[in-house]
Amino acid sequence: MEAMPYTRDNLAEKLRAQGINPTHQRIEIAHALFSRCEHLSADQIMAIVNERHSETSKATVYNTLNLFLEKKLIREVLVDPNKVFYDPNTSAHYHVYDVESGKLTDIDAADIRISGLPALPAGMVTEGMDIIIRVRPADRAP
Amino acid sequence: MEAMPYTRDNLAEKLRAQGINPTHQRIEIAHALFSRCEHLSADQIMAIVNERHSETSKATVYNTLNLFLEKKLIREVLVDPNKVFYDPNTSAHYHVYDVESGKLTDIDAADIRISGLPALPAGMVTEGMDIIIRVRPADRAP
DNA sequence: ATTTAAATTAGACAGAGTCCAATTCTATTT
DNA sequence: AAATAGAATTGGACTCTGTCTAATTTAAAT
Repeated sequence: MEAMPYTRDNLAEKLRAQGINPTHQRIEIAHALFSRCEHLSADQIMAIVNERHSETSKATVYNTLNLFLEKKLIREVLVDPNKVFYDPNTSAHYHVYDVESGKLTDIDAADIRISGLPALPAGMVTEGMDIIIRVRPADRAP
Repeated sequence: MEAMPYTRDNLAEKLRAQGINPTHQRIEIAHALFSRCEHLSADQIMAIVNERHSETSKATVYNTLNLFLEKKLIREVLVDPNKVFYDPNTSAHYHVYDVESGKLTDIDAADIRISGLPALPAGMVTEGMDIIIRVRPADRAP
């Protein structure tokens, strides 16, 4: 895979490749996520996109994130019961979550081996697997 | 470990063992979870506890669930962005989540081996690990 | 230019969960 | 048994995340 800078033009292309009409707002939202390559919540994304002056509504932020999810451009990460994080990294990977600071980091799935998983129920297929390792600073009382 | 029926008396003892004052409401909430041994959401628990006539308030349900969590009597399961499930099974285990039906089932962790995990950042300790395998019926379009 | 469909919007709404001040319960002391 | 003190419970207001709707704007296609 080639390293490609996330210019707005490249992002428009990326959206078109998934059959998404690359509107102004969608490109800005994609840019917020992909250029940072971080895990962001919906309200963080909205704040970034509207930094200068308000241009994108809450409804559009949610519409767009859900659209990106459907088209598998991004992933949802559920680590905090209060809010969903959106993850622009769709390659196979897992997460380490610092429960003290809320910091979320990726672990590449490439060298992880899991054995002993039971067979799936008949007629079921795997859609994905999430692994979250919850950690905390050793000196802090649990 | 001995199989012990979840009578209200046994549950009161179980709560006391964790330093929890076993009030009426707490015992009923514990009973809802442990006797069923299912994954329930807060509103399901509230409905069960108040089946006959309302006796336990929403505030108490949440207070109690958070208390049980702190004392590690139960676990939180985050599979659905809309609601938290509470899991009375605290032995090591993971989850299979049917994204079509919402059904959540346990996998015993005993025979699962995971290798290749990176070392934790210095000064960090693991608090827990969640594994969620998302599945769907093979015949349904993704 | 006109038409049509798609996208965006503000703001009302819904549901999960928290907070708070007032009340009730429970345990302990007398 | 009565008095007291601390803990637990309560209703209801509140916050926050996310959805819905009807109206408007934008963009694309003829």
